[in-house]
This record gives sequence, C-alpha cells and structure tokens, in this order.
Amino acid sequence: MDAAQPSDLDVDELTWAIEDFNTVFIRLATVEQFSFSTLSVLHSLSRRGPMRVTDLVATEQIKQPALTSLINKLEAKGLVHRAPDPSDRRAVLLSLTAAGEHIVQSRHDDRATKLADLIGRLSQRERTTLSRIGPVLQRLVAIAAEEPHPAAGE
Amino acid sequence: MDAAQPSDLDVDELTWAIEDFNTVFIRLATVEQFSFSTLSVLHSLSRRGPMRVTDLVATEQIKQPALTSLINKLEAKGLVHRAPDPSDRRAVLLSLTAAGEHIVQSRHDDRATKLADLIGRLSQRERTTLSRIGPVLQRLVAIAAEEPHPAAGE
DNA sequence: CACATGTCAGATGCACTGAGATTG
DNA sequence: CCAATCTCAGTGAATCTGACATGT
Repeated sequence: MDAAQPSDLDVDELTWAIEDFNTVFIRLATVEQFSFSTLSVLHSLSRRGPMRVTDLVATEQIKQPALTSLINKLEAKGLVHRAPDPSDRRAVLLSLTAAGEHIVQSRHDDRATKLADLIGRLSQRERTTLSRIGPVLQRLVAIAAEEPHPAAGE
Repeated sequence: MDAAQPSDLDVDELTWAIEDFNTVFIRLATVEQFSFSTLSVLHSLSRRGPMRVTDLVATEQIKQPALTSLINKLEAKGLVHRAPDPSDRRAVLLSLTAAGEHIVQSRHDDRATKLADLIGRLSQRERTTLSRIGPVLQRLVAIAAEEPHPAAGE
C-alpha cells in the first residue's frame, strides 16, 4: 500500500474503479439464454483459437467433467466442433463453428454499441484518455499470460 | 462501426481489450468458498450502501426468490443484516455486517496486490497512462447509473 | 380492490467427487 | 507399469417459475 511510484499511480483506487466499472460493463450485453460458463468458453475459443479440453480447463472456472458436459451441449447446438488431435490421440481439439463465432461477435458488437453510447457523454478530454488505454490493457493481458499462475491453489 | 470520433477512439478495439482484460482481472482474486452471485451481492452492498431486496434484484443477475435464499445464508453466516424499512413496512433494508465488509475489503486487497505486481512490469510511460484512467472509469459508472437501462428486456 | 414487496414450494439445469477407458 | 487425457455416473447446491402473505 505504500509502494508509491514516481508517477502518482494509486493502485488501490484504480482497483476500486475497475471493480465498479466491471459490474457495469458485464451487464452491457444481456445474458439471454446462455450461462456464464458457456459464454466464457465461447469467448476463449474465439480469442485464443482451437485448443484441447485440458487447456480450456486451466483457464475456465469449472472442472473437467463439467466442461465435457458443457461441450456436449454446445456441440449438439452446432456451436463447437470436436476433432481428434493429430499429435496426441488421447486429446480432442475444440474449435468454434461459424455459428459459435457469430454469437461471440454478436455479443461483442452489442457491448461496443452500448459502450459507445456511454462514451459519447464524456468530455473530449476524457475520451482522449480512454483512447490510449486499450494497448496498455492488452499488455497487461500478455504479462499475466507469461506466468503460469503460481499461487492459484492448484 | 463507422462513428469515428475526432479523437482516434476505436470503440471496437477498446471493447475487445476490456473483454480480454476482464478475464484476467476476474481471476486475480481466487473464488475460494463463495459463488459469483454471493460475491456480487456483497460488493454491491459494500459500495452502494444499505438497500432493499428490490433494488438489489434490479442490478444482480438473479431473480427475487434466489436472492431471498442467498440472503438467508449470508444472514446465517453473519455477513448480512436484515432490518425493517421505516418508510415502508413491506420492505426490508439489507446491510453488511463488519464481517461482510471484511470479506469485500480482503478480496479487494488481494486483487490490488496482484494487479500492482502486473503493473510493476509495465514501462514508465504505460504506468502514466494507467494512472489517468481511474477517474474516467468512475465517470462511466456514474453515467450508466443515470439511465434506468431502457432496453434490458425487463 | 389493485399494486408492490418479500417469501415459500416444487421442478430443472449445473457443477462437483469418484471411477473408468484409451493412449503416451 | 505409470501418467495423461477425456468421459461416465451419482450426488448436492443454486436458480427458476408459480403461488402466497403482508402492507400501501
């Protein structure tokens, strides 16, 4: 709490702001017919590309049997495709179908539209600040991906 | 998609960045023993103060009966307090106990610590950009609270 | 009497633990 | 033979719809 950087970056205050903003951001797109786990799996497959069940379990918040069950339903709905992994015949490669990609894109567009509406009511100065934050967030995502979560309880 | 602002603010790219960052941010604090709904309710009561069941239902992602059931468990654990509303005797005022506040604070501190670790690996320039984003996020939260979600399907 | 607020009761989809089948 | 990957079976907690009691 006392690690003040040369720049006046108050991590404590920033964390509160992000937490509060997230509750708003999450609800920009309505959940409709899909559960939180379902949407998270679709998003991960869309953004990170085809992957095995094990890789997906590592980042999703559910255990392997729950993911198998979830994939069964998504495959029945034609949103996810199962294919054998050429390099390891025990594994299964999961990928999104066009319909699966469409859902992710559709929800993204919905959020972007509503976020644009909120941004439209900011001042010009505030919009300029926002315009510079995207790349920094992506850098934080990349940094977090480097370490294999040391203290994740697993 | 073509509403380009004078400042080069790409809302589409920004939305992707926030979505990706959220998956990282959410997992900074481990879930441990509490469900997503439980943590969301505790956070809301902590940040927005005492409120009625109806007010909480409006922002949480669950229906009234589920919230009643959830409050029962939280009250039994000594995290939430129920009190009659003086101005309307049908209503119930929900508030956090000291133990309830402690959980919210503890998880916040955990996130802030881990976020500070990630931030520490950014460049000085990137940290400066981050230091200016907090107030803008809070402004967006305030703006979103102004309108009573017109197209929320409810 | 109509509406708002909160709770109760039964039914359903979700995720977990433990065990099993196949491949490396 | 042991470990890794994925799936199956049974159990338990969480949420939903519909109905109900109380107060405005």
